[in-house]
Amino acid sequence: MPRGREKITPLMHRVLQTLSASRVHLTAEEILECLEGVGRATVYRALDRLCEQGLINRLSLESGTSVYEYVREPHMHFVCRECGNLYDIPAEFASSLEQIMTKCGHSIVKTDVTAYGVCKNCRMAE
Amino acid sequence: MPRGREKITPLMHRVLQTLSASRVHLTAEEILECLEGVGRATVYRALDRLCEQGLINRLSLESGTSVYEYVREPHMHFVCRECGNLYDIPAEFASSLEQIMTKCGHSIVKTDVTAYGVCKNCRMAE
DNA sequence: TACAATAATGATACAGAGTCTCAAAAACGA
DNA sequence: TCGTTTTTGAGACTCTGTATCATTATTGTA
Ligand SMILES: [Zn+2]
Ligand SMILES: [Zn+2]
Ligand SMILES: [Zn+2]
Ligand SMILES: [Zn+2]
Repeated sequence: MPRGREKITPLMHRVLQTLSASRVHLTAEEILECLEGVGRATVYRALDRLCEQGLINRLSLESGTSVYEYVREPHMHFVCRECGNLYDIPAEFASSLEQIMTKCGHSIVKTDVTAYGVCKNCRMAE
Repeated sequence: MPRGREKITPLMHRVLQTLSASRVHLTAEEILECLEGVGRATVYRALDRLCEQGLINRLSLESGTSVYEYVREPHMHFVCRECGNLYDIPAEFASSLEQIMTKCGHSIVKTDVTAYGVCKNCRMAE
């Protein structure tokens, strides 16, 4: 049960469309470029609220920047340090993670499983 | 088998000492404060190289900043969105993660399992 | 409809974290 | 020792993201 404001403003809707259509992970700046004439602050506001409502997912990468994705199936991520590609890995640890955290007394809102290394393509190419 | 420069400079050593002694997760700026008279660039350089050599671990948080820790046992992290505390959770997914990623053809260098939510203390206090 | 209150938006100044450049200092090697 | 390479520090700079605030759009109501 999300507790934030549930309303979806016109701009939130456009951002959601952009992410849902792109099928990849986009940075805030990339989304900004897609939405011509829209102010930077507005895009960041929309992204925050969509995250709060659980409609999109923010991923904080090693590089310092965040990328956003439309929420579909739960999955993990793999980031290649050679080419920078970000791969969706279809597996789920959420339930077992939640168990462990619950034992510690914490309540989980979001889990984030990311691995870093060298992807198949880059390894082949070397 | 790390491939970076293996040498440890005097400053890298001081940074390593600082992290090893503190037993908590420190930001680059906090480390900078501990090491009076040391240049900002030097600290960031040292942190990068220590990460490459696998002696310390960088954690990229939702907040946009990174924290560093001395590498001890593998563990997961839990970040409380209320109080900001970062908890070490003693459990390990590395081996099963590695299996899955390997099936996808990628080779893992580092895994990062972090959950966000509300910690025990904050939940009690409400 | 007309009007007041509230919410959303955009321009822009601002802040924080981290990087780049370059010259000085230190370490190294012959 | 003396020249070469590495490390370091100061500070300018970049890049994400935030805060402020006036303008515009929406909403609710008389
Ligand atoms: Zn790659
Ligand atoms: Zn994804
Ligand atoms: Zn807490
Ligand atoms: Zn830790």
